[in-house]
Amino acid sequence: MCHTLWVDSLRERKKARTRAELQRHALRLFAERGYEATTVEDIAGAAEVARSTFFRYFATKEDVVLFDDVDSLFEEALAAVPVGTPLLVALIEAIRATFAGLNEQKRAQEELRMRLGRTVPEIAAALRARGAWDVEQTARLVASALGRTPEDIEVVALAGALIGARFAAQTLVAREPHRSYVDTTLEILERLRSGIPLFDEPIVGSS
Amino acid sequence: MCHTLWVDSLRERKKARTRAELQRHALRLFAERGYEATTVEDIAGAAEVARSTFFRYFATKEDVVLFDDVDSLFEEALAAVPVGTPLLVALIEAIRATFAGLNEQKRAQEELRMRLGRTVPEIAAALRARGAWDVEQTARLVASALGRTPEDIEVVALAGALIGARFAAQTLVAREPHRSYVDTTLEILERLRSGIPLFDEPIVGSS
DNA sequence: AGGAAAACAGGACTGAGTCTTAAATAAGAC
DNA sequence: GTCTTATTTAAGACTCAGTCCTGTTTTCCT
Repeated sequence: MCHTLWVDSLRERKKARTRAELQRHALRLFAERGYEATTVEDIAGAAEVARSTFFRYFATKEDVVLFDDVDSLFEEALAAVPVGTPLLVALIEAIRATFAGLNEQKRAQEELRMRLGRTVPEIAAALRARGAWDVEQTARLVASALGRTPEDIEVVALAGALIGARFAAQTLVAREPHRSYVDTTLEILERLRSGIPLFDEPIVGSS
Repeated sequence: MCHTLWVDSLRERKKARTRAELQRHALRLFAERGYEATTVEDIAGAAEVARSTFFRYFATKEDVVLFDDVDSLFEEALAAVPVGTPLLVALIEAIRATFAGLNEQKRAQEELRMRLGRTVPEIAAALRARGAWDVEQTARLVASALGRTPEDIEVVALAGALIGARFAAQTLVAREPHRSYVDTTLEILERLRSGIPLFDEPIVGSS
């Protein structure tokens, strides 16, 4: 009846390995022949497990692309910034640190994920629906950093703006793939800081 | 060989009626027994057409909820604002006019759609993934209104901010359903205009 | 009326996701 | 080491969304 609560048993290690294998083969196959053209059966076959096993590790086919831990890395990076730093500077620093801290494999994986996110509609949809784009989650993060509450409408508005900045950056990178995603995001944040002058510009007639 | 290009024939009227019937029954069934529990076959059966006919009118099951013309109404409303109006004022005016211009049936339908959007995860995800949240589309709209091009990074940044504002508004309404979606959106836009003071606020340690 | 074009019903088919059952395997107790 | 028990897995049946094809009906135009 005494369960050892943690988790470094052989069983747990095997699970982690199976999960990693599934993800690795899935991303490889998606890159090789495309997302649609790869069935879950293919992935399971490549990883040498049953189809049903795939679904034990990932609730949906999309999940195998979406699963990651960049968000938690970002949270850690933000927590590591010295107290008293202005929020914008802290955010910039945390974003930089997060991407700089990725190892080679993670970085390549992130690259592929972003490409799939731009290319495959289902993934784009799923990505947008995800935590990374979630106002509530971002609001909690900001609130905690500033010592405010997530109920604060200022905080929610800021969270929305941050997400909007990521959308804009994503769009710009999609247009010009040579762009750096991180730098573009940071540039847009800088712009937002000083307000949005375009709001005061007069409109002209439609062409 | 001369095709009469227009479209008020019996055929077109029947099509419009079939489409409306499908949507009406679909929304009714979703409201009655839930989204998941309603199959496309049920909807087609209720509207007295074949399952395959449903897919002739709506590409996916989600589409029957998402289909609307609010976006085009918004474009028209924006075009109707007098030349020379500052952009923010024009946007606010257009948003107001769009919602005010909905007739009773549309308004009720919009109500139900929003409720499903908040209630059913699939629909929420689909809504987020839709054109309404698309940076490219919003950028084109803004660019056309200002006589700039959608390539302008200022324009893209603004489009991102607008989308972020809608996200934030959606979140606030989800928290407090009595809130007016329109008013909340407008309030957040006002805030953005004067910049984001929170960016300069110093961060505190994580709790 | 008669022929062309579009819309339709019906159904076969693929693949995602759920669920159940039985076999394999790891954990802990003796 | 072996036995018991809980968890993990394989295998496959099943539902439903979405695609595609075929032959039939309806509308349109002349």
